Amino acid sequence: MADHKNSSLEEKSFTSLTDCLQSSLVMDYNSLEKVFNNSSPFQPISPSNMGQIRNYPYLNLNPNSPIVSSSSIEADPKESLGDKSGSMEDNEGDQHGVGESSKQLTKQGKEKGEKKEREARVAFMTKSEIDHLEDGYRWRKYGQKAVKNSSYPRSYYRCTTQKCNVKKRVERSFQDPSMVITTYEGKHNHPIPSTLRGPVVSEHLLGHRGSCLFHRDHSFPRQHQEFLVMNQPPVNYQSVGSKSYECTHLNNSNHQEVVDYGLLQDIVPSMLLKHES
DNA sequence: CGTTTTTGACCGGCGC
DNA sequence: GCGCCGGTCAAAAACG
Repeated sequence: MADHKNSSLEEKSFTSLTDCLQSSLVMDYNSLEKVFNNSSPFQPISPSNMGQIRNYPYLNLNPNSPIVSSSSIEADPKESLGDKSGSMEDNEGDQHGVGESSKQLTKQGKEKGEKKEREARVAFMTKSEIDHLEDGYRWRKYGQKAVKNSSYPRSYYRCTTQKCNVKKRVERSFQDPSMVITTYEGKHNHPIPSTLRGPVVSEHLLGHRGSCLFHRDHSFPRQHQEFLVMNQPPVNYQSVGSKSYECTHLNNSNHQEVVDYGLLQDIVPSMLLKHES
């Protein structure tokens, strides 16, 4: 099905989710890496990290591209990028009481010397004119800061669902303003809200079978490597069982792996990581 | 009127 | 210790 749409590998700009659905995007991996090297201590996503992306089935349908992940928990041991990746923000991942006098809590909340456990983070870039893309979850903006060396601000969002600590950062690449860098931190402890604003779960998204394909090099040669996210209609969220997934294997090369569905809950379309050179 | 956004202040970590 | 910086808070404003 890689051909049910213009398989011409060219960049496209999306202004809406719908627009993305029927498209695919190819991006030069080096460009991405460069951007991330300059702005965030991230590194390319690893197969295991991919699991987190799967928490955002809607995003998988989105346009985008290459996925990059922080060097936290499950990232590969390749710290060449962010020396400070470990110290960056181990912020209050435990955002428990946002309501109370958190100012003092921030201090006492944690034991002395106890490093806050950093939530798993996943970042990726999206070519879009819209900063905050709909991903199926509800977010409330709680801050915005100017980004150093960039004329674009970074916005901070928090999942509005109670007791869900997932946070999200959205910023625009200063190198390529058409690219939006989104970073998720943490895992949702709840299903995707059924009441979404906007036609996110529109009819054309449901009732289809399909898969999202992520082309990537398994070993991160990251050279002249291109990422391709094929957007295909997802499976019917309603009827998806825990195993009724279906992987669509495209032409294969070296590596082709089906990511585990550990974090998929049961609402994510199947997808497959594959390598393409 | 409840919810979300805006925005300056504040906090903690880090480097010098 | 001080200043910078990324991240968060929270009151006020805006929104629907």
